Amino acid sequence: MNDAEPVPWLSDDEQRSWRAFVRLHLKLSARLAADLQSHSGLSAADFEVLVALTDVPEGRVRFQDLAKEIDWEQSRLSHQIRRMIKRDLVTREECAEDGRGAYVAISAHGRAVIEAAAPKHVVAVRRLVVDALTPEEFAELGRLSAKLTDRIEREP
Amino acid sequence: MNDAEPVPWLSDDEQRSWRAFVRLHLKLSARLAADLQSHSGLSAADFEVLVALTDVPEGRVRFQDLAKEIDWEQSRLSHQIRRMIKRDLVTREECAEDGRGAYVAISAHGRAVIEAAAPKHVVAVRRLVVDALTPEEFAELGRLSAKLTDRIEREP
DNA sequence: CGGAGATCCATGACGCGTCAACTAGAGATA
DNA sequence: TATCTCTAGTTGACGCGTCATGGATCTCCG
Repeated sequence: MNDAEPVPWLSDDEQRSWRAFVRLHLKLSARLAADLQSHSGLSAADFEVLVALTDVPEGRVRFQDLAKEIDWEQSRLSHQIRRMIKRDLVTREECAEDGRGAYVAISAHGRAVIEAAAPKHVVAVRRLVVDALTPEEFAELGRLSAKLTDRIEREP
Repeated sequence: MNDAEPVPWLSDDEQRSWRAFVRLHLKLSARLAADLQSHSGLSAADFEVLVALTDVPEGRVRFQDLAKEIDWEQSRLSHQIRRMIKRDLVTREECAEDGRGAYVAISAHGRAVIEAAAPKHVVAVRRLVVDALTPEEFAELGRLSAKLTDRIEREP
C-alpha cells in the first residue's frame, strides 16, 4: 500500500497516445505495402533496393555497400537479391577486384519497374501522410521522430 | 517545360521528415522486439496474443473474437497459435456450442511469462518513448498519429 | 612464402505474415 | 429431410527477416 509503484504503468492518456502511435505504424506500413504491391508488383523490400540502386549512377553496387546504405544485415540482402534475380529486377555480377565480392546491378526491367513505381509511391505518401497534416504538423512529426530515433540509438 | 509537375515530389524538408518518421518506426519496432525477445523470450506477436488473453477474465476466447480484437487475419492467428501451443504458452480447446469453433486459452506457463514480460515492456516503452519527450510532445505525437490513422482508414 | 585471421557472400533452419484452397459443421430453405 | 450456402478454422506455398554456420578469398605478419 505504501511504496511507489515499482512499475510506472502508462496513464490512460499515455496509453491512448501510445496505442494510436503503434496503430498508425501498423496501418500505414500495411497500406503503403499493399499499394506498392498492387500498383507495381513490388514489396517494400524490392522498392528499397531498387531505389538505392537508382541512386548510384553506375546502377551497380557491392553487396556490402548496398547493405550499409540501406541499413540491412548482409544475409538479409543476400536472400532478397536472390529473390529479385529470379524476377529479373537485378542481376549479380562478379567482382574483378575482389574474388569474394560481388555487385548487385539493376536490370533494364528493374529500372523500368522502379521508374513507374516511384511516382505512384510518392503520390500515396503525399495523399496518406504529408497532405493529411498541416505543414507545421508534418514538420513537427518529423522533428519528434528524429528526437526519438536519436534517443533510441543513444540507449544502451 | 510548361505544365506543372505531374508528380508532386517531396520537398527536401518533407523528405527529411518522412525519412525520419520511417526510420523511427523501423528502429523502434526492432528495438522493442529485441528487448522483448531477450528479456522474456517472446516475439511481438506472442506478446500481443498473450496480452489480449489476459484482458479477458476467463483467459480464453474464440479464435474469431481474438482475431477481431487484435485486428489480425484469421489464418495469421491460426498459424501463430499453432506455434504458441508448441511452446506451451496457450492451449486450444474445443467449443461445445459450435462444432466448427475453438477457444484459445492462456496456459499457466503463458500467464507466468506474460506477467513477467509486461512490466519490462512498459519500462522499455517509457524509457525509449514516453519519457524521451515532454508530456506535451508525447500527447502531440498521439494526436497526430490518430489524425493520420483516421485519414488512412477513410481512404478508398 | 606460408599460415592465421579477417572479410565477403551464401545457405539452411526457423519464425512471422499473406493469400488461396480446403474441411467440417451450422443454418436456412424448400 | 435434402441440399445449399455461409461461417469457423486449418493448411500449404511462398515471401520476408534473423541467426548461426560455412566456404572462398584477401591481408598481414613472421
